[in-house]
Amino acid sequence: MNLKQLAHMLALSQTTVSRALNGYPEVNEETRRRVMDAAKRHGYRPNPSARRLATGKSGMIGYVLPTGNAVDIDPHFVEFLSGLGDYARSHDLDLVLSPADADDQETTYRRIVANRQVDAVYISSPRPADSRVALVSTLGIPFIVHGRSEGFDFEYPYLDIDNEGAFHEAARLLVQLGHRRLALINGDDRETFAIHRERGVRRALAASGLTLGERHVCSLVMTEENGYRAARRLLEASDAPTAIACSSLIMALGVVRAVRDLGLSIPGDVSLIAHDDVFPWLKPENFSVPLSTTRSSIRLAGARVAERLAARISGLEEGARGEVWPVDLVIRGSVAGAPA
Amino acid sequence: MNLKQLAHMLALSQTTVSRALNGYPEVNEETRRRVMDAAKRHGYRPNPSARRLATGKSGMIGYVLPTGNAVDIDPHFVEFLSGLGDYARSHDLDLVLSPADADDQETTYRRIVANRQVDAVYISSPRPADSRVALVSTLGIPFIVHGRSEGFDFEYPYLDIDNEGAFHEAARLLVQLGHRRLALINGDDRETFAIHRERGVRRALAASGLTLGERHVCSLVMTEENGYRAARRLLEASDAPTAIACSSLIMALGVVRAVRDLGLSIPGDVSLIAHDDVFPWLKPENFSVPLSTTRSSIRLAGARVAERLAARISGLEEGARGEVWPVDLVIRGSVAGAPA
DNA sequence: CCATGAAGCCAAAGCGCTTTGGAAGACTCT
DNA sequence: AGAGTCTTCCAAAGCGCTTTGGCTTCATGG
Repeated sequence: MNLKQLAHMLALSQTTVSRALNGYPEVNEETRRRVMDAAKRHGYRPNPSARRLATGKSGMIGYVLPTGNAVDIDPHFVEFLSGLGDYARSHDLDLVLSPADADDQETTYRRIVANRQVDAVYISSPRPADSRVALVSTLGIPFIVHGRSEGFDFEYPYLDIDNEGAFHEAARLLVQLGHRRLALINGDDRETFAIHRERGVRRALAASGLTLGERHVCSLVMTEENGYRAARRLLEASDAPTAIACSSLIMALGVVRAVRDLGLSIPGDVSLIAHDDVFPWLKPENFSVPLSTTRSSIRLAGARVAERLAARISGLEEGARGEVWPVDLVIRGSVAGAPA
Repeated sequence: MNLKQLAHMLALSQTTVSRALNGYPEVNEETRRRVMDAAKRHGYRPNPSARRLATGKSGMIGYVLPTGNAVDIDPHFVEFLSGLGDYARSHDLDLVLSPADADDQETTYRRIVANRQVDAVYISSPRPADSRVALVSTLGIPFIVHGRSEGFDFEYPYLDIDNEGAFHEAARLLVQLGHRRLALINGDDRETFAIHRERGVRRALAASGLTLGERHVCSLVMTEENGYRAARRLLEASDAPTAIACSSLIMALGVVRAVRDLGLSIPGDVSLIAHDDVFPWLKPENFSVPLSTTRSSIRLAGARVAERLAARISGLEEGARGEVWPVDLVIRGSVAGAPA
């Protein structure tokens, strides 16, 4: 059942039927009702390919997926996707993942924009002065950055959590508890979030005249193994920290293992706070010692990004509005006063 | 730059240019060269929307993503996606995720097929007599099932690992080591993979005249917490098992925690084998006691599924070929002889 | 009573590609 | 030389929708 048939069946022109269905004003309400009725009864659904060719709109949002043999997709992605998908579903949006060589995403961005394959895109894991942000910005397609980039002479729309604030609060708490040697086991510090977190920790320490030692900050891909290695290295040193802030639950698993391997205890010898993106399959309260966290649901962020993308597509949202979500500091058993 | 312009510029018809570019035989090789040359020089790329409208082919593969507030996407998904994306990239395929109400995926399948939004789909986490398999099969779109369904009177193409064989081997090893009371901490037993794994364990036990006690098999969503609870319940019982087979590394984290909480040790009191889908961020060899596993890279499976989908789209693969991959049994420190 | 404008509808021209149904010319064969 | 056969190209008809630019009809106001 296509438009032509439907129009014929109603003894109307395609024009009128199309307009009736799309809510244009120049059609009699009575007629519109007839049309919508018939459309529903016959299960008419406009062919998206045709519509897309005519309008240039695809009803899809895009994501350029960096791939490659040595490229691992962040497990956070799936949670973000849950939220995004949940919103997208209720608004008839599909999501298209365009795999790209991790080292040349530009080509792919240009392609999907030039081909009008998607109506909007989002960018994740941005770095300072991220070339994707600049690119997409000049390409003129609606977009939102999940996270933040920095160092541009222009504004852009983003959704980020207050990473600096979160880690500032976490570090401040630890300092208040008497800790003097803090360490930060961070994610890849080429990404903005990691930079912000480090900044937060430093600021909190500075407020008490402390500093974050060069060897007390690690920046690594967030795997369990890296968490272990980093913690082990930190704790075996002569100036071992008495408290650790850690950028992910997965790394925290490794930290806990290292602490145990060294015959130390949490929070007796080391206090630990980690960032929790709220996975359904790994919960900080279930760590052997319940883990204190800075918590922010990445899933909700996904839903919000989808919502804002939809708003931008339909013109409801404009301009370069940045949105920063506060982060909860959740205290559990893994922090205590500094050992004597 | 569109076809019309390119044709005009070459003083050829659109027909000829189109044919030259698409490798049809009825065009002079000399002409073809000229055309391809000009196309490349001017960066001509056929508009996919137009092509799709004309041909009905989209160059995309589809996945119906179950969503909902209470629906969690399996973290395995992201690894599978890595593989899929990696292959897709090298073959200019995009992936479209169509979010659907988890309880009504049929509507979405029908839509994407009717609209010819994708050239092929894959189905994951199938259950016995999975309605999606039956549906997609009648809809007549190329597809592959990742995993297996059962109980149909027709064949269908799938890619699965030998879950039964893997757990059979694992259980057999444990029995050989003298264990008499095994337990299985399984995934959701509405899914085929879990059924197969249980079958494998039972078969191995039966071969030695043993059985899997009713209370010795747990079937739960694969979270750390569920692993903990299950293990705790098992090990606190009077007929506690001396060996546990576990369906996921994430659950195994919980198992390990439970064992420790109970003051027991691995492998002294309990031997443990888990299935490893090979995550980059959590490795069995890094468990406090290196974990024995049944190992199969879900990422490779993703790449293979993409490869086969591409083959089916282009007609290179036909029929209902099922493909079952063997699973490695990797012995590490977490298994030992049964306690006296 | 005619000009004016709004309301409601339509025919047709795109959107940019593929594909059908020739047609012209070159070549082979008898 | 004439008939048949390739080879190589083209004009035009889709694919199914949106949108432009009218064209009626009818009510309104001077």
